[in-house]
Amino acid sequence: MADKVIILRTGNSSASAGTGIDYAALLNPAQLEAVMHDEGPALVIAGAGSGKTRIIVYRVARLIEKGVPPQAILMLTFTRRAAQEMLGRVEQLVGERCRQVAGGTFHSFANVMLRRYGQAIGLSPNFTILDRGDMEDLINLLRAQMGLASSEHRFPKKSTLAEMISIARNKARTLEEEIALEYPHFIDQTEKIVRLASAYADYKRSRGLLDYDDLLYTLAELLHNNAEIRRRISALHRYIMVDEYQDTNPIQAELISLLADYHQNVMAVGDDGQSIYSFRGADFRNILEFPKRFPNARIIKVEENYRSLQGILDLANEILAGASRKYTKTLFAHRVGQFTPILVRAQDEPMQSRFVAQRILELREEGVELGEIAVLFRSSFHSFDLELELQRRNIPFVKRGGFKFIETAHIKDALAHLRVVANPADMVSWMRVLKLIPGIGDRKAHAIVETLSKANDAPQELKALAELMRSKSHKAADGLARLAALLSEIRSDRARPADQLAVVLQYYVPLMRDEYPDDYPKRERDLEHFHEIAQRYRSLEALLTDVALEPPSDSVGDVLATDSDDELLTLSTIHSAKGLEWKVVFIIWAAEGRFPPLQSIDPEQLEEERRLMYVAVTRARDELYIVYPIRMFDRVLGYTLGQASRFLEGISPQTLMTASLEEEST
DNA sequence: CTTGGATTCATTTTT
DNA sequence: TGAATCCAAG
Repeated sequence: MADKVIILRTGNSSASAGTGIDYAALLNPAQLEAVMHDEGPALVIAGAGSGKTRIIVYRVARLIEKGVPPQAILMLTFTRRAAQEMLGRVEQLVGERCRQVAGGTFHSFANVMLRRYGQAIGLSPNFTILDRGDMEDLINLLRAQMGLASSEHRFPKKSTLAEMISIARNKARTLEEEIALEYPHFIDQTEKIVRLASAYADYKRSRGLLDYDDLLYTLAELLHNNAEIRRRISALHRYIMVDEYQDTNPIQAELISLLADYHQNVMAVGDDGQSIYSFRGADFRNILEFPKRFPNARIIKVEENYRSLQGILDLANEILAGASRKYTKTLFAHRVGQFTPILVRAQDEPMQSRFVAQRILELREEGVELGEIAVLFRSSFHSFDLELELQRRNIPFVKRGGFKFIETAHIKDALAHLRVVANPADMVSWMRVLKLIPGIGDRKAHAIVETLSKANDAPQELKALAELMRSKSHKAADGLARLAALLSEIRSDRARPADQLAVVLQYYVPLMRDEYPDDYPKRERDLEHFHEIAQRYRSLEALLTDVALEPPSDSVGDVLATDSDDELLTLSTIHSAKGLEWKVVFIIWAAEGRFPPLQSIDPEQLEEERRLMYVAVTRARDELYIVYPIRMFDRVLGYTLGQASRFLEGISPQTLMTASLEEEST
């Protein structure tokens, strides 16, 4: 506590302005202690379903009641959806005042802060965010430029390169260490990879581009080097709450320290049993480090479970009991009622899908709404077969996690046109746009981008180039002229992004039909859907930022008649189901080789897989069905006999009933 | 130089 | 199964 911060308190701190919530009556003692915690650091260790959200919601409500201005509270959560859900519940308690609570993911918060204060370290407020695909494309481009061409024997491909570079930063390692540790087979390429990585870093810096990791690192750098800004941000957000703390990585932990530097008011909420993001650099040991970073931290443990019936918790406890690292928590249920989870063995995948679909229809007959049901799986492709089955039976669903439709080639193509308008220095998007024109390949596109980077009026320059080509009767001349016309039209257009996109689509859709003669109708629907999304935005920058940071996840397969979320079944990866709950949960593909996947071999990874199963199981409130097929298709081995996931082996029959499906004859 | 066909290859989870 | 890369024809 070096400097003192003078804080202007608005509102009356003694009178409770709200309706007067009777916290003691609504919360158990451990929860109450957490909610009533005032100043100073606190760590809340809360088991699954023990009311983590509840604690955060009530604490926010209480702080606001106490007179803390809502904008002084900062909620860092894992997804924006989680933040919105929490704020929705706070709103029910204290009304609309809570709308001004700051919050979001680390990345989106960093984005806002950097646009506001980044100039102090020479960052333009118009920086562009690179998503993973952009990162890979740029790396590829630089690799070609540097002559580290693909003829190189065993040089890693772009996705691997991106992975190495990103993970190294997320785990706060050097690239050399990362290669030696995780990619020993590329160790003799280390020097080239490092050179490429630094070229990548230089390129981003010179063009005002930030990838996901840069958002966090640059904010840390800003806070670290600039005490004045650090003080301002810290004074603005005097109460910080971090959800899912077990999944923060070292750089995020560092950010929290910096943000809390002047007031130390951090409440971290987490559960070491639910750490499932180590592949992103998270380490559950972070949670143990918390008291070291904040020496006077108060530690509060919450174990009582409000979500699930005891039968479901018994299974969760048994799964975790099999872990090599023992957890001290044992969940016990607050609710009364009995249900024993069922392990269902299906003959093959179609049967698994039929069982799930059929049971869902039965549940609906029993009065369970679709919105109260979820199907969870380890990897997003596991649900493909089920998606077809659901479509056949007209069961509407949303799919969370996995491939975003924003990442499909046609959406990225359309997007690239908008991006070159927003940021003419965006070389990757230029390449993409140019190569769509028939007659322009890698070489020509490069040459044009080179010329454009020296010009200050891109459409004008393109027009000139088109003229030049026409005189040589080059076949790309017409296409290039059309592009020039398009760009000058939407650039001058001060209209909303949706209108700009509409113009782009007029130009792009004919090109797309030629490129994808087989399935362009489906792609056109995607583009229309994207156009609808664009309607919500008033500025192009905001649209592009959200696309990178909060990509709309509705997948192509959605049966989207209505937009009302509550009548849709949820399909989700377990990772994306984090923090959510449903009345009835199905877990599919609970088979060896799928869950855990084949490639999780080392003990650390397997431990994480086990925690993942624990997370999946504890999403259920009332009913839980775990399904796996015994006939599995493997591309190498053909059909093989599948076994239930090892995490379900040896569970006593009282805890997990087993059943197998009979072939129905219809 | 561009493009299309042939061949190979590896195959999680996310901001 | 599909995407990435290689190769040869136009």
